[in-house]
Order: sequence, then C-alpha cells, then structure tokens
Amino acid sequence: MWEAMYDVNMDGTNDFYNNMIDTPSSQYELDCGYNYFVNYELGKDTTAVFTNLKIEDYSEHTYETLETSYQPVNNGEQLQQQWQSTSDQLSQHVPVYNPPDNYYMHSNDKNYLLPTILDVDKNYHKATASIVKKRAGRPRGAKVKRSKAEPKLSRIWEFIRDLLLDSQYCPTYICWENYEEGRFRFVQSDKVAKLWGKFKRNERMNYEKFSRAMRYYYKTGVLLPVQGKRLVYKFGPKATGWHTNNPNFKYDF
DNA sequence: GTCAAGTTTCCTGATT
DNA sequence: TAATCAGGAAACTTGA
Repeated sequence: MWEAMYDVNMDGTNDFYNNMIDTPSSQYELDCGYNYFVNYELGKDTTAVFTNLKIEDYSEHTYETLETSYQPVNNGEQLQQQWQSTSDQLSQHVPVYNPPDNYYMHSNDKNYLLPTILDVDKNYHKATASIVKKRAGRPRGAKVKRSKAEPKLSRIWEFIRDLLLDSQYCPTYICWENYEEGRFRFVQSDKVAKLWGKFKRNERMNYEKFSRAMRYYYKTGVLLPVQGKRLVYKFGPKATGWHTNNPNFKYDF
C-alpha cells in the first residue's frame, strides 16, 4: 500500500497529489489547511480509487502547515502540483508528535492545542465526515454559510487566558507582566495570532486583526488598555478565570 | 425571522 | 520605515 495525500479545499473541492504516489518519500505538496493521507494500492487506477474513497480509507493522521514556503521545481516553472517544501521536516510525511513551529498534527493528539479548545475541535472533527477548509470571518465575494455541525468556539479573551495558563505557551508566546494585576504581554504576537487563526481555521489571521478583536473588549471591560506599552494588555473586571491558585500552570502536559 | 454578540476584514491616521 | 495602536465601518456567523 502506498499513501497519497488528500487535500480539502476552501471551496469544498478535493485535490489528490499523484506525485506522492510516484515518489512517496520525497516530493509532494503540503498545503495550508487539512491534508489527509489515504491508503492506495499501487497498480490500481487512481481515478477509480479517488472517486470511490470512503471515510475508512483515510489515514487517522492528518496535518496542516501554518506557514508554507515552497520553492518551485522543474527549473522554476510554477507547476501547482509540483511544489517542493524547503523544509526537510516537511519532506517526511510521517506524522510527528513534536512538530516544528510551522507544522502541526491535526489528529486526536492533544499536544498542539489547548485542551479547552481541543475538546471542541476534536468533537467537531469526529462528527464531520468531510471537512471543508474555510476562510473564517467576513467572507469576500460570494456568501458562504458555516456548517451547522461546527460547534461554538471560545472567545478571544478566553483563548488568551488559556494561553497564559498553559506552560506550553506561557512564557514563550505570551507572558505575565504582572500576574496580580492581570497584566500580560505578547512575546510572539504574530504566533499567538496565527494560533488563534489555526483554532478558527483561518490561515489569514494576523496580529493586526487579532488585536482589533481584542480592542473591542475595552468597551465591555473584559480587557483594558495599558498606556505607553506595546503588546501589553490587562484583564478587566469582566474577565474571569485567569486568576488561579496555580498560575504555573492550569494545564500540565 | 429578528436581533445582539462576537468576531473578521479593511481602512485611515497616530504613535513608537 | 516598520510595527503597533486606536477605532470607524461593514459584513458575516452563531445562538437566543
């Protein structure tokens, strides 16, 4: 059995990468979003295989890349099906559980996302037979309806709070400036934004948009601005759950 | 069906 | 000059 990669596109269509079948251990495309592996028996007609796929044909492991950096092969020709990852890590399609920063598993393993977030995420992916890569937020152009199967997601301030209570992300991505006052600082602001985007399945998320959403909390008192300090915010009176007896940490991986 | 809440996207302008 | 901050406006989804 050989493996082929199955990619779910934003518009609901699917791509299968035949070059993986031809050269399963060397070059194949890694795309932002959900990438599945399917088992494929060499010698069978690929069209027939891919048009009759069942859920059980998919491998249990999927992964997605947060940031893609490809270099074209074939003397610089931009052939969409023949991009080669610049990362040696990405050229091995064996799922790993300690992925590099730009690569993470999308499976039931919980090492890459917060448990509170993952619980929702996991149930969603268990429940859905086919997962469509969606552009989150305000869609441009044609109207796009979100699936009814998609559960309610946590809010940004809860996401931030959970990061601060998680030794996996605090103090690497975000840290306390003053725990008693609820003041915190983004250490790697864009990575936090990307993490939020990953959670919301929105690869276009960045710190600019992330911080705009945070500023809306000033009105409601969930967050308060900290004057004169960049990347520093403070939990307001409406924020709950951040002040625990064990700030280091609520979650112990 | 309507509405409010919570974003996401895009924007301009100010500040560091 | 780039990154960040501030906030208006519009569009969108979700849940009540």
